[in-house]
Amino acid sequence: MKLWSQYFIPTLKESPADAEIASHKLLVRAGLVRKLGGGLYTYLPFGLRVMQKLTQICREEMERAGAIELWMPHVHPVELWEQGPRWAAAREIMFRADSAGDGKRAPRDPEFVLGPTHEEVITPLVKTEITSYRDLPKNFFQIATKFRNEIRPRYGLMRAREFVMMDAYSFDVNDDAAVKSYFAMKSAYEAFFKRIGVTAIAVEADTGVMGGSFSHEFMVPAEIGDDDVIYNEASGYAANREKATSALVPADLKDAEPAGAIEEFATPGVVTIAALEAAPYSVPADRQFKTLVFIGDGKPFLVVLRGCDELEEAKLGALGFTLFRPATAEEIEPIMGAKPGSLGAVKGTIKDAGALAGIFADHAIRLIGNGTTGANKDGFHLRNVNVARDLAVTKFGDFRRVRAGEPDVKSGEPLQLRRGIEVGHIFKLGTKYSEKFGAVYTDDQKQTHPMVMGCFGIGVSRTMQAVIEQSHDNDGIVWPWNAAPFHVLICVLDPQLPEAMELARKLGAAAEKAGADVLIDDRVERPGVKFKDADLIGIPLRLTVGGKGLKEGVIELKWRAQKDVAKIPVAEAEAKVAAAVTDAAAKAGA
RNA sequence: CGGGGUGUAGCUUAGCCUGGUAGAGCGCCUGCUUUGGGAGCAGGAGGUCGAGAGUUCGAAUCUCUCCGCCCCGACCA
Repeated sequence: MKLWSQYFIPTLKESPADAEIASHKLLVRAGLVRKLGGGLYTYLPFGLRVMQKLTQICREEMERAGAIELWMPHVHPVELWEQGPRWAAAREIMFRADSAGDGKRAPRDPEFVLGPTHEEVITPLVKTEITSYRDLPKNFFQIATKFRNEIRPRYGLMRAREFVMMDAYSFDVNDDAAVKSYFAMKSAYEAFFKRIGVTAIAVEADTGVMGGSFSHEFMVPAEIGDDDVIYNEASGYAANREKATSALVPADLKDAEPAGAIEEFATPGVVTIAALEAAPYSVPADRQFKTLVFIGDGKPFLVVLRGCDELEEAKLGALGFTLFRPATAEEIEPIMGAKPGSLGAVKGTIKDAGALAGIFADHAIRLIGNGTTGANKDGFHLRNVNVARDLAVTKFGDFRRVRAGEPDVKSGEPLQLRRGIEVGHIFKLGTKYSEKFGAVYTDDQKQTHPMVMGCFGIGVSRTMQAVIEQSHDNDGIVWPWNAAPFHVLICVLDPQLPEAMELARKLGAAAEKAGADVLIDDRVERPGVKFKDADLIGIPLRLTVGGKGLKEGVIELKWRAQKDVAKIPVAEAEAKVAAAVTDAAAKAGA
């Protein structure tokens, strides 16, 4: 039982100027966090309590799924990362942690970095400690701070430079066992989000810099989310837009016959899809080939799409380059023979075709059949370009960004799109890290194999904000029971009356006995202030004890999520409050 | 990294265009009144106007540089 007057909940009447979205404003207004700098936040006592609720539930669900808690350093020797498979790709978002020195000498090369995740730490640990199939499977997790120097921190805790994450790492003897571990964790995630009262949907996702074979993201639907989810309710298909595919190109599509010989035509000044769509050329975007030049691990390659399609850059990850980026105009001309805007992938027109690491075409260009593309000669395009006959395609693949309305692969029904906040991500990693770090085991046939890994993350601090984003109204936060910093708030309107405070303590004790965390608002403030603050901080169950009510012999009971107020005779109050607490906890699955 | 915006008291901000040395609301302190949905009155404390340089008799205001914060974009030819 805590007394508000002895505690610390600095609420604000007005929203901070630097907060844009509801959950960010409420985090600050309700006294959960304060900003130190961009993407850096202090968790005030009230916010910390929520974090502790979330981490404890998370811990319980992880342990129920068989994972074992440990704690790893946040400061990592840089050698570990240099040895790992993703240093080149990850270092840009990593903080270095060298000695500040004496201020007189130039800084040395970094010897330490701050951990953005812990594959590079856990894998070497497991390598040295586990060598037999008898000791597998194992799944280790921690709930700790992560450091990522985000290019652009946003929306309070939503994308922070320092944040709290549950990260787990599974080690199995083979692929089948790893898949089992993966789905055990998927179930644990679902249980966790359900318990804390958050709607989070598992969607298929891209593996990104983490690598690995397949993965799911857990998304909280919200307008302000960072990610687009493509889904179809009926078929159950759901995927991050980066990963999503559609049945736009029919499986039985036949390649179009050539429509005639290729013709070159002059297009002075035309360097965009839109310009070629306009008169006098009037080539619709879905009849144009768009040719993009990228540099992958130092070598150029081409991507060919329909003019009307967008490249989904994440899908280029399937090509196997460690690092890739768009080529600059200066790089493009010597390779292609023309400036951007007049590029094409027609056989024989590329100036230095031998320099290319490949020409990768999106399946959807087959829908064009015969179309128009750049001639690799400034100011000229080619028409009657036939996909099968004329394009020097190394490999077809799925590189375009799916749009809402396209047919679902599973059902053929139109796909829909909505925004989401990514609160968790699970990966089946495979042997990428175990091979690199030599995490192998010996089987019962005396054979050694690399362990098959999975890795799993929940952004706990981000989840706290997602809860608020999903559960608030105009007056403030509406905490789900299990995420709430306190379950019961007792507003004592006349704290100077000894009998009022005495009753409040009795009710508090009864609620605590029923399993609730209780906060008593004993501040010497006007009732209006207390009610406004009560709504703002969003404690699920509010009891009001006041001199007026005491004269009538009643207290009031009100749920934050509901409008109506129940008056309860003082004589029955303790029992009723205890019953309400028990009931709410049961409903919430506490 | 590029673009846009912004920086004035603990918080929210006016003033800046058109230079004359800073004002309000909230919060805080004192007193009186009030007491069931962010009270009223009276008095008070609190500001190197983000930092530095420049122009000027004089700069919160104009110019330049730097820094912080917020938003958009991340390159689609």
